[in-house]
Order: sequence, then structure tokens, then C-alpha cells
Amino acid sequence: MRTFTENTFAGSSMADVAQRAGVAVGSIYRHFPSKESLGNAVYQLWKGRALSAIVAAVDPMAPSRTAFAQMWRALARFAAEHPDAFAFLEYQQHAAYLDSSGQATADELTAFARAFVVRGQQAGEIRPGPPDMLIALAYGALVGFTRDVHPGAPPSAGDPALVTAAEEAVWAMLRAG
Amino acid sequence: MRTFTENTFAGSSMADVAQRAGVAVGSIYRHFPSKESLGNAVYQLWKGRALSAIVAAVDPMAPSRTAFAQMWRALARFAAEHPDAFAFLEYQQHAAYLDSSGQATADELTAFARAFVVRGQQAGEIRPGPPDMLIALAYGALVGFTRDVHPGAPPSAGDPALVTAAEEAVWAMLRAG
Amino acid sequence: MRTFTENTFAGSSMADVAQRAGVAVGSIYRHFPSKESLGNAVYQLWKGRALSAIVAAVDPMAPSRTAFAQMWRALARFAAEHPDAFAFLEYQQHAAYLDSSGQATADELTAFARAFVVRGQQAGEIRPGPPDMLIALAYGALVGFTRDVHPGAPPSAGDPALVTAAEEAVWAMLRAG
Amino acid sequence: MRTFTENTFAGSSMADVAQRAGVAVGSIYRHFPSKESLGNAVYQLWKGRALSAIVAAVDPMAPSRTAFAQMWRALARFAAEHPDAFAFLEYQQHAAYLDSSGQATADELTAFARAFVVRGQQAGEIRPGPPDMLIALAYGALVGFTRDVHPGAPPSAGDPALVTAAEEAVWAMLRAG
DNA sequence: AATGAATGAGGATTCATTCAT
DNA sequence: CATGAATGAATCCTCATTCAT
Repeated sequence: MRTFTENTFAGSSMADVAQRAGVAVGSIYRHFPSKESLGNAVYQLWKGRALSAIVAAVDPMAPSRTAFAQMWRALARFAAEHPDAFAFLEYQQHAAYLDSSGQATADELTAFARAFVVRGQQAGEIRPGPPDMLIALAYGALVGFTRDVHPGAPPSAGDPALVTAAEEAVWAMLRAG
Repeated sequence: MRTFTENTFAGSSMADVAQRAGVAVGSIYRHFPSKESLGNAVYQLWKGRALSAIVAAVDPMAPSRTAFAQMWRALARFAAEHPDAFAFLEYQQHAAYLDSSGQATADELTAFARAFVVRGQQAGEIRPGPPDMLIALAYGALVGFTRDVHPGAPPSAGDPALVTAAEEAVWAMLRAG
Repeated sequence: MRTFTENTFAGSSMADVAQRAGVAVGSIYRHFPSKESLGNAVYQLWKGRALSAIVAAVDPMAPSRTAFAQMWRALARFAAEHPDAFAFLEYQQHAAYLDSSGQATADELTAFARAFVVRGQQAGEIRPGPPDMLIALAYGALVGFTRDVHPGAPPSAGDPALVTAAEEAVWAMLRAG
Repeated sequence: MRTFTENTFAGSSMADVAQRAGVAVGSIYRHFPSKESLGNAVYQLWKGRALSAIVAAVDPMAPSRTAFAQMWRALARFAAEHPDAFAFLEYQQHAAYLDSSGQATADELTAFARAFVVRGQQAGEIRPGPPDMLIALAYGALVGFTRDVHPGAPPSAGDPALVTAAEEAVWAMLRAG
């Protein structure tokens, strides 16, 4: 994953992947039939972890304001703890190698977020409008927030005060009224 | 640019670039000494155009609400008219080949946005907080907004009603009070 | 080596080298990081062998006349047994790719010859004059002698009578008085 | 010629040749149909000049000792005045591009030298043996003599005392008795 | 099952040659 | 006639994949 993050999928060589993993190139091919399938597996693994982090943190019965805070904090924490994984997932293009199973994991996360938005809109807590658009705005804001760091610097997603400030701003974007 | 957008910089071959440009591979090397320098030039060209589009559209003396609308519309329009250029600029990683001159163009855009935010904060029109964070949130929201499209589908950034709805939402995130 | 001899270093392609070696192009790069380094290795290998052939054949305690005969015969034999290697070493320019380690091997041979000449001059057996000049004349004569062959013809360095005749002539050039 | 000397024929580019000549690449092709033919012309030009230098300097009726001195001095002078031309002619391989007309010029020089040797042998002034072998030894010695210089250093062929010393040594190799 | 050398197709780059200006 | 940009085959080198050990 780290190789992909630093060099892009196409810019990474299996030799580099193997070396960082501390195994031989041939060994990778015992577990993955191709570079593409390895890319898929890496994507699914980390996208799945991000999804789990959210699902574990959010109480679906809580009011939107609360649920949103839980969601935002969970994702910011994930991005702070695994900055390279988050960068791999969100700052790159995966179309070249992502297959349907990989896409499915991504869709699960969107579905979760959509359910949250729709419920909030029905409760009059979230601004009306196409749910996918609101998700795109809010998730995009999160990605921008974590990216607003020069590589190597401690991610702003790790500063609790900043995380809270950003969360409040984004909630202002989502909330109804 | 189109090749880079579709296949990633590292995933693009000079042969493909040449073919799409309708020239021979060797001809590219008469204008650019390397693939990297070509990447740089493409980046600078389009980042520069995006910057120009904003600068031309925004009245720096206008109230923040107005200036923001101008900025948002200019960028949404740019993304709608040049979806692949915008995708190349914003959905990808350029670290592998971007040199200082390329970075400089990117910094100009940030500087412009920062000036806007700072002025708005001084006027009490924009929410307090680190300007760069607010820019990251808003610009991230824009990127998310334009990205919220399955490839081939008409970009949401091209639908005037959606653009307005998104603009209002993002302004709600930025405005003071 | 054979490719370099026939086509010059710059005129040889790695593909040709690989084909003659009976391996794939990529395999060469597992052993040598570049064409230059391959050229170096080839040079060092054969220059080293030529040096060994001399060192093994010459008795440094013998009178100059004897030692010279041993040296001349050893080199003539080397040139007759490895005409292409000798041609590679002596009929070509290596400046474009030879590094210091390659140069060092060449210098060893010169140093050996210089010691021989100096000792002979001290013993009054070899004509006075700058040792390096005498070496250049004699070694040049050897190179000329072996070169005096149209490609494909049996090398004159392989005809014992000719080798002896040449040796006597060159000794007449070197001997004192 | 300078480009060929420094980089080898195969290692030289027409672009470099053109630049040093102060003309455009296309202009070369108005005078020479190909790189090979240019190589030929350069070879013939300089080999012809070397030949002329000898022919002009040598009195064919003079005794061998005298004629040899004239020949040696003429060539040493040529090598001293045109070190790069001499290096191009003698330190390199021309087989890859030399055609019959180029070879003819080289053969003329050999023929001239052979006539000298044969006449000297008939007069009992030059050591018996295959004339071509003696020529190879003597010409090889000359090449070695001029080569005995580190690039950039003033050529030993330019030091009159050295030239005379070398000439005497080489004559000792050739003379009868 | 793990290894890593071998393979050769593919990629970036060069360069002899052409040809419109 | 001179120029030098354009061409694309050929060159050096890389890298996904295979397979004998």
C-alpha cells in the first residue's frame, strides 16, 4: 500500500512492493494472480477498514448532529492514524485496476452515508437536495481537510481542535435551515 | 492531458500521447526533454488556465458572498467545460514529476484564495479559523462535487441548479455566524 | 566481447550481445547495470587475462633478452589464441565507457613492462631513453604485427616462424649498443 | 572528423557533426548521401593528406637510412600537427563504413611503404623478411609512439629529441645486419 | 511454499534521414 | 541551396510474470 501511495499504482513495481513487504517477488504471485488483483486487494482491505471504522463509531439511531460528529471524527481519526492508506484511497485514481468487488466495497460506504443523509433529511435536520451531492461535498471537504498538509508534516486531521473546527464548519454546510 | 487523465501519468505511454496528439513520438522530444517535463508543462498549462478563469471572474472588491459565488461558478464552469483537465489536476498525484515551477502555479491559486478568505474574515463575513483549512474544506467540496459523477455521465458541475445548490451549501460552511 | 570487436562498443546493440550470449536482454541487466558497465567488465576481464598471460610467462630474474622473448611470445600467443579479444583491447577506443577500475588494469600492464625496461636499462642490456617511449614502440609494433591481417585470414601472430622473426626485429630495436 | 575521433563513428550523431561544422543537419545530406559516405569522405581526406605528406617528404632515390628518416619525420610531424586526425585514422576501426574507395587510399600508403622496404632489402640495407611484416612493425611502432600520450598532453610526436630517439630505435629494428 | 534469476514485451529516448519552408 | 522540425525505426532499459531450484 505504501508503494502505491508514494508512486501511484502504475508507477509502482512489483519488485518494490516485494522488497518493502520483505518477501520475494515470486511469493506475491502465490497469493495474487496479477498486479491488478493485488491492487484490488489492497484497495478493498483499506476501504473496508475505513468502512468498519465508521460503522463501529456511528450510532444510527442518534440525531443527525451527533451521528455526523461521530462519522467525521471516525474518519478524521482513520486519516490521522493511517495517512498513507487514506492518501492511497482518496488522492488517487483506481479505475485502471479496480474490479467490481473492489467497487462494491466503495459503494457500501456511500450507501451507509446516503442512508444517514436521507434519514436526516426526513427528520428535517439535514438540508434538502440530492443526497449524493451532499455526500460528495462533505466527503470532498474531508479529503481536502486531510490533504491540506505538506507531505511529511503532521496531518491536520490529527489536531483535535482543528478536527472540531472543521467538523462544525462542515455541519453548517449540511444542516437544514 | 487526456491520456494522463485516463491512465495516470505513470500509466501513460509517450506513444499514446503522441498518437492522440497526431504527431510522432520523436516530435514530442523536440519540445520537451522528457516525459516529466511534458507532465509539468501540461500541469502548468491547465492549472494556469484554471487560475485565469477565477481571476477573470472574481471582483476582489465585492462582498464575500458575491465574490464566493463568482469563484464557485467560475470553477464549476471550468470543471464542466474541461472535465478531463479538472480531473487531471485534482484527482491525481503529481509529486512524481512536478517541479518547482509547476508547484508555483498551484501556489498562486492558493494565495488568491487565501487573500479572499482573509479579507472576508476581517470583514466579519467569513467564519474565523485557519484560512488554509477553510480553503481546503471548500476546495475539497468542489472537487468532491465534480467527482460525484460516474465516468461518461454528464458532470453534475454542468447542471446550473445543482451548481447553485452546492454553492449555497458551501457558502453556509464558510459564512460567519 | 565479440560483438564489441566487430561493431565497436557504440555500434553494438545490447540485443546483439544478448543473442550471441544466448540469453535474454533483461538477463544482462541482472548482472550489469548498464551497457557501459558491461563494456568495463569485458575490458577488465580480457586485459586482466592478457596481463596474467605475461606475468605467468616471464621470469623477472632472467636476462632482458630472455625475458623479452618470453613476453613477446606470451603476447603473440595470446593474440593468436584470442584474436578478437586482442582486437577489442588494442584496435579500439575505450575512453567513452572505461572507468577508473578498468583503467587500473591497463596501468598494471604498463607498470610491469616499465619495470622490465628499467631493469634492462640498468643492466646495460636495453637502449637508453624514456622507458614509456620504448614500451610504446615495442607494444605498438606488436599491435601492428597482429593487425597486419585481413579479417578472416590466419593471424600472422599464429605463425611461429613469423613470430620469431618479428621478435628478433623488435629486440634489435630495444637492445643497447 | 573531430566528432568521430572523440566519440567513435558509431558513437557520433549527425546532429553533433552538423553543430561542430556550423551547418544544419540537412545541409550535410546535400553533400553526402549518408552517414557512412561522410565517414568515408573524412577517412579518405585525411588518409590522403597523410599519404601526400609522406610522398612530398621522401626522396625515393635516397639510401634507405635517409628515406626512412624522411618518412618517419614526415609522419611524426603529421601526427603532431593533426593529432585528432591521426587518432581518427589509426586508433579506430573503420570496417563498419569504409568502402572500396576508402580502402584504396589506405592501400596506396601501404604500397608506397612496401616499395621502400623492398628496394631497401634489395640494396641489402633493410633486414630480410616479409615486407608487410616489417611495415606492420614499424608503422605499429609509430602509432604506439604517438599514442603514448595522455589525452590533452602535448604529443610526444612533437618533441624533436624524442622523435629522433624513436626514429633511431625503429631504424635499428629495420636495418640489415 | 518461498525464492529470485530469467524472460521478452513494452516503455522512454535517440538519431539517421526527409522535406516543407 | 540552407535550414531545422518532423518522422519512426532502433536503442537502452524496465518490469510483470514464470519457473527451476
